[in-house]
Amino acid sequence: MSDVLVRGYANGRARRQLILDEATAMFGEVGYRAASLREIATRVGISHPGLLHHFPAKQALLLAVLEHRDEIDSEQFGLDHLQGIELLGHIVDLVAFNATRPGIVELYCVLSAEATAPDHPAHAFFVQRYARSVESCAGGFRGAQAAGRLRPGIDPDAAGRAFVALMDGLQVQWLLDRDSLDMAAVLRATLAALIVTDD
Amino acid sequence: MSDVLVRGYANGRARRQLILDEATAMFGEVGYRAASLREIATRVGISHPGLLHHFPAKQALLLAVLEHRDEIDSEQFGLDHLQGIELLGHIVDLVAFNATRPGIVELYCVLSAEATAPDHPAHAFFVQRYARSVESCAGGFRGAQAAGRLRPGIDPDAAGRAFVALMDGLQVQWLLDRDSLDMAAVLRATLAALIVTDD
DNA sequence: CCTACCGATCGGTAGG
DNA sequence: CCTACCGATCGGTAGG
Repeated sequence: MSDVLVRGYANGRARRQLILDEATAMFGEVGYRAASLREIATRVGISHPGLLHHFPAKQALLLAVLEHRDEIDSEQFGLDHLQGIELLGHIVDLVAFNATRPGIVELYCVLSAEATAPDHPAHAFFVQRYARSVESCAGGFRGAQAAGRLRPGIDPDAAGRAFVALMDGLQVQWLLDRDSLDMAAVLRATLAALIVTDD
Repeated sequence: MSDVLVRGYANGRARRQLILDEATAMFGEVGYRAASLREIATRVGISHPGLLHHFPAKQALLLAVLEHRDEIDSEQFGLDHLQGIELLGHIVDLVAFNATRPGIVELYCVLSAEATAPDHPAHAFFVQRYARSVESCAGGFRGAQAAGRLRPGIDPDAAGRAFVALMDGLQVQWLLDRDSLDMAAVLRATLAALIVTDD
C-alpha cells in the first residue's frame, strides 16, 4: 500500500464529497429538473463527464444527495432513541439549527414539492420519508398523552401529521422572507398550546 | 361589425383561456423552469410561436396564470368581506373544495417552493401573497379573540402564521399521497383546539 | 479525469 | 396563426 494509493482514495472521497455539497446547493436552488450537471461540475472544478465518472447519471446523484443527508442528520441528531415530549422538543431544536443552514432547508422544501409528481425520481423517497416523519411525531404526542400531558380532546395522530405539515409550511414562508419569521418560536408556541404544563 | 369579427374576438378569448388552463396544469406538474412552451402549445393544439402571439414571453404567461387564478378565486370565494371565526371557517371550506381540483393545489405548492429563489419571476408575487394570507388569517384569530372565543394564551398573529403554514404543509403531504389525508379535517381539528366552544 | 461529440430540446425571432 | 430558423444548453457516450 503506497502513500500515493491511499492519497488517491482520499482525494477521490474528498472529490465525491465536494460534488455532493455542490449538488445539494444546486438542487436546493433550482430543483432537480432545472439543475445542470455542467453547472455543478463547474462549481466543483471538473468537467461534466468527470462528474459522471463519480455518479453514473443525474438520478444517481440525486439519490446519493438525499441518502447522504439522511445519514448525516440521523448521525448528528439521532432522534430515533428519543420518545414523547423529549422527542418533540429535540425536533424544535433541530429546526432552530436548520435556520443556520438555509441550503438544507431549500433542498427539502424545493425537492419535496417537485417530487409530488408521481414520475419524479425522488417521489418514492419522499412518500416514505413523510410516512416516517408523521409516525415519529405522532409517537411523540402519544407519549405525551400517556404521560398525561397532552391537552384533552387532541388526537395524537392528527397532531403528528399537523406538526410535520406546520414545519414544512414554515420553511416556505421562511425561505421567501427570512427576517419575518422565527420557525422554532412558532413551533414552541404550538407545542405550548398542545402540551399541558408540567407541575 | 361583422359576425366574423365578433366571432374572431370570441375565438381569441377562448384560445387564450385554453392556453391559461394548459399552462396552469403544466406549471403545476413540473414547475415554471422545467415547463416547456412547446409542450403547452401542443396540448392547446397550436405551434409554440402561436402561443407567443398571445403571451409575448414565458414570464408573461406565468404572471398571467397567477393573476388569473387570483381573480377566479377572489370572485368565486370572496373572503375579503368576511371576518373572525366566520372567515377561518370559510377558508376550511375552500381547502375542502381544493381537494376536488388537485391541479390548482399543485400549481401553488410547486410554484411557491420554486419561487423561494430570489431571482424567480414569481418571487415577489409569492412574498406579497403570503403577507396578505398571513395577515388575513391573523385578523380572523384577532376577531375570535375580540369575541372572547380564542383560547387564552394563544397569540393571534402567531396563530395566523401557523394556520397558513399548516395549510401549505398539508398540501405537500396530500399531493404525495392523496388517500392518506383529509386536509380540511385536520384544519377543522386544529381550529377546534384553538377556538373555545360557542355556548 | 479529459476533449469532442451525439441527438434532443429549449425560448425567442424573422418573415410572412 | 404558420414554417423555418437562431444560438444556447441539456444528459449522456466514445475513446482515450
